[in-house]
Amino acid sequence: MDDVNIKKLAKDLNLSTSTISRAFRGNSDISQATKERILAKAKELNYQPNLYASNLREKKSKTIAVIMPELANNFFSQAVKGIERVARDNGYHTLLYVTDDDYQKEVGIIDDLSNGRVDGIIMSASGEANDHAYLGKLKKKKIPLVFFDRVYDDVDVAKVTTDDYTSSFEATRHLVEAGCKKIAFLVINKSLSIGKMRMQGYVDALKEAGIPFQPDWVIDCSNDREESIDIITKVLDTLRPDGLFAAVERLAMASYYACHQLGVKIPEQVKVISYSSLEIAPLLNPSLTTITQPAGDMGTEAARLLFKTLDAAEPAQVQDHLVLHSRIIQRRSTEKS
Amino acid sequence: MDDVNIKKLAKDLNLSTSTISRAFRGNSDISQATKERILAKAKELNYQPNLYASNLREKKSKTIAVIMPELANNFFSQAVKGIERVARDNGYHTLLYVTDDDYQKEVGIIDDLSNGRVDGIIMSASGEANDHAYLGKLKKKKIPLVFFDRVYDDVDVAKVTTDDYTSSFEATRHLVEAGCKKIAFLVINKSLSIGKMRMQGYVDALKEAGIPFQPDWVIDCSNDREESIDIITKVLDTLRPDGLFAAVERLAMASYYACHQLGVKIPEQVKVISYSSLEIAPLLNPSLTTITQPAGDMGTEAARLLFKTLDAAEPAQVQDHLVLHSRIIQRRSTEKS
DNA sequence: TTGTAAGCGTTATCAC
DNA sequence: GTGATAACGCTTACAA
Repeated sequence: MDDVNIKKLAKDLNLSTSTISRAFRGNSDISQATKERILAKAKELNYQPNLYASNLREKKSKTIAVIMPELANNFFSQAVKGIERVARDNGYHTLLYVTDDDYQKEVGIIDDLSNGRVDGIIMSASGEANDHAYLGKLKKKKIPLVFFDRVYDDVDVAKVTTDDYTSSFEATRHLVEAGCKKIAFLVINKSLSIGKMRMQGYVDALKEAGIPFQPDWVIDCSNDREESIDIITKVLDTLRPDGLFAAVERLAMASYYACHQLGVKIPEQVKVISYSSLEIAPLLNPSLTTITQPAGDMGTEAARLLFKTLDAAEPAQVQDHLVLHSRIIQRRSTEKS
Repeated sequence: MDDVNIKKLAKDLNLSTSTISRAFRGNSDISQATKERILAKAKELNYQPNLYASNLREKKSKTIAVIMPELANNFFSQAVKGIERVARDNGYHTLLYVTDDDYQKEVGIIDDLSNGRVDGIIMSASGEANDHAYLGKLKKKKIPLVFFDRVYDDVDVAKVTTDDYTSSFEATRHLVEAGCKKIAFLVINKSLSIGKMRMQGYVDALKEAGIPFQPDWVIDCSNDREESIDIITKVLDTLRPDGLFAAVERLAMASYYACHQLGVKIPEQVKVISYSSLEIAPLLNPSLTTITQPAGDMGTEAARLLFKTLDAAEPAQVQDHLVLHSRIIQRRSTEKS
């Protein structure tokens, strides 16, 4: 027998389809005896209620989507892992999408998701500079959205971020205290909210330290590793900084490569600090001082916020903005010489 | 207006639902004019065909599942990223599940998926030592499965792995050539096919070098980092190896920690080689010699195999076994002293 | 080219 | 406690 459905089961047991159905949902009245009979037969025939029929009836998919700019990266993969676990604990399934930081992909994915495929979405945004009107569609369809780490400030939904300004301020201060006077700020896209917040922390900490801020010490790097290495190499050559503050992990890696190649000694000649979720930062050469975001926790919190909305009887969009703290973990790369 | 469906659209346009439906699928006959009228109105009303109704009719979900033991790990996250991209390129959606290496979770997930939720599954197995009969359910429901990296040898489905035996043989030989005579093999679960293959390569390479194989030089470590560090510390203390061969990345990390703590110098006192997908292996202290699996490629190939099956008119289960090559990348951690 | 109507496999509402 | 029946929103013969 190929397709076992509720009808076949009903016929085999001389019962009605409604009774069968009842055996599978918790609530309804049904005698223990028949229920067991049904469940036994179901097991025998390998019957499982058709998911899409149920979804159609119930207008629920028990599925959420996670949209991330990147995955081959500790921060995002830890976060996704956390989200998936919470989702599963809540009986939900998790669809995964990776945008590769491409705004068009993000728009396409959201479009694909607004047909009811998912009950809710957790997203780390890719297209801050662009128009966000397309998200209105989700609101219309009452699909809740939770932003994760990279947010659109102009969109009013729940958000989970870290205290980028504060941690950046403290990281800069940490470099100053380690003796740095010429600190370059390495960033990939300073117009993103995250870049902006982190840069502001840097700027204000310099001010506090009485070091004049110079715009050309904000170094626009690239998503491409080789390109970033080139840029940083040039910076080391010309600006001769004594401190590098990498706004994202991959720029710390690029900095290490550039320094290794040039024979510039960390931390003797230049100190390095970076946002990073690398577990093995302590094992780098030299061990890297990091500002570590609680990636997994951010993920689980984002999922919790989403399920709070989904579970609410009155699905008023939750608009909490949760800010978790990042920790600076001091290691050799910023050691005072 | 809240719910726009095909009926409302039909009424608004004075057309039948079938005509509307036709406007949305490529094939059917429909005049260009009405099609455009429909599409325009659909856009205006923000209509999108209900996914679950279509799936129910067509008995297709255009969704695949990816089941991995872990995600916060470069190897798997790169692979998942590759899979997701190929899936999306093929118009498919990707459900993600993380088992945390828990066999029971794996069984539960497969169970959840055999109701037609997905058209196919890519899985890296978690429970080799256990019974695999539960996978029969998938076969019955004609849901194709592709194994990725960690396979069950007794299950006949398509597989993508790397040449574990060969690369392990070469890695061991590499240590021997670097002067090692007392090589410990660090493994998490030597009964897994991967552990077995890698161990066999180690054993045979020792034999080739005329070094007698001793079972107690195969060190069973743990998934828990601290525990592994303890175990390796003890090994360094008692067995005093001059070479460590880590069968998985996290054991290389644990080895580094253990050596750092004991003050054992790499590579002078002990050389280390490991399977690893860490991008920053070159930046470790000292840079780590790795056997690197083509994680992304493995993912995309697994996805291709799956879609080859899904696209086949006659859905005969493809049973190809694809073996990709790993590369040994030599760095400081195995340098000859 | 378009409309009619049956059905995909469930579940909810009523009866009994 | 159980059964008949009408949806859910869509697709597809078949008819017009």
